[in-house]
Amino acid sequence: MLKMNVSVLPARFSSELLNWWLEHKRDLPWKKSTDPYKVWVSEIILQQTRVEQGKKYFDRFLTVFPTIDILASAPEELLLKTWEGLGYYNRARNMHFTAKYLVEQNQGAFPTTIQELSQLKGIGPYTAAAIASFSFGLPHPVIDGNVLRLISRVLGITSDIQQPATVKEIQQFLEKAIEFAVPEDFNQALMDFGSLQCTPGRPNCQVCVLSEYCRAFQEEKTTEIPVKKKKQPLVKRYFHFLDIECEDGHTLIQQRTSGEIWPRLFQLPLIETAQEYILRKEDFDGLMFSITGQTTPALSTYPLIAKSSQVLSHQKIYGNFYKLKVNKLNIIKNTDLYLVEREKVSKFAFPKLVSEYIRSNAYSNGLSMAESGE
DNA sequence: CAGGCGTGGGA
DNA sequence: TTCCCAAGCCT
Repeated sequence: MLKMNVSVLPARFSSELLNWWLEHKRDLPWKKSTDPYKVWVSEIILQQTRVEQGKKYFDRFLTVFPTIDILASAPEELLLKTWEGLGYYNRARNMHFTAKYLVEQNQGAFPTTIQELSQLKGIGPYTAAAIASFSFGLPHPVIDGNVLRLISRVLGITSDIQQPATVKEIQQFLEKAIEFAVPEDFNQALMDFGSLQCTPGRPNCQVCVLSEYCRAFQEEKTTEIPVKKKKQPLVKRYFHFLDIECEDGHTLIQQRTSGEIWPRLFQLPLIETAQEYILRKEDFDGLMFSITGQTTPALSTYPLIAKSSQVLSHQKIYGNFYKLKVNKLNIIKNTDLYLVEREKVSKFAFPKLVSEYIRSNAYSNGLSMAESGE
């Protein structure tokens, strides 16, 4: 097969892309408004998140926090509860910080240049370009995973797309191309094309309007581009959660620290072990709370009532849940532990691993794994 | 700046 | 099962 030395011009790329988009553009909930608050909310939610999952959270978020003022004055607890299950929880905390900052410093208004937008916490190059174009019509190209894949294929870029120099090369091409179109249309077209046509797995290049100009297609490198470094194997961690049922209807929950997975989310009191291991009596010594008048189980045995696991982006968590029934519960030091009514536990935000357990029969009825059929 | 940060879906 | 990766950002 004759290999052509193709090189698509920015103007031609822009023209073909927009023609395709007029017939294929997606109709998504957050496209109905150019209000920077709503654009911001949608873009933060959609960071590393699939469109289908993001839709639910977008509606929920705007129902609970319809304006930036309401968001700014909301308790963090409510924000995290609204975010529960979406992951990457620092996104929510950064939004809270930025909402408070803008309300206090700028009457709740967003700045209107990409430079100022980029300085806000939680807003990086992608989100700044998205708000600048979708809300203010400014010609800044968005560069996300879709766009990196699309452009690296079109230009036949074989260097690692995670390298800043590679991103810069792609950005320079896009900054020329966006000049030939309406910026917000160009950006939306880029992402729609990347998501619908120039897919990661096996793109259908037979129907692609860019294939004539696409270097990866012409050189039969579609499956090799984009080039990306393989990720490290997951670190395994073993978490032991204590489900403490006190006779007076209280239980203990614990707030996680920042700078770790699930920052500031809640969990059942946790003991972590370095290896796979079943907790014994000695393992409870030195805890920051005391369990007195323990009835069942006997002190020598602590029954494992449920097991589960969850894969995170860099770790695999093995969760073991232990049921302890006690007469009385005291917190003996001022710690990250909270004594709460068992029925109000669901008001707090938990990682999926824990919230699943709390919704299960093991938590509500004390049924063991065998009894609950898991 | 390389590594850390969730969850869900598809191949 | 295992792997990839999805509208990224922070440190």
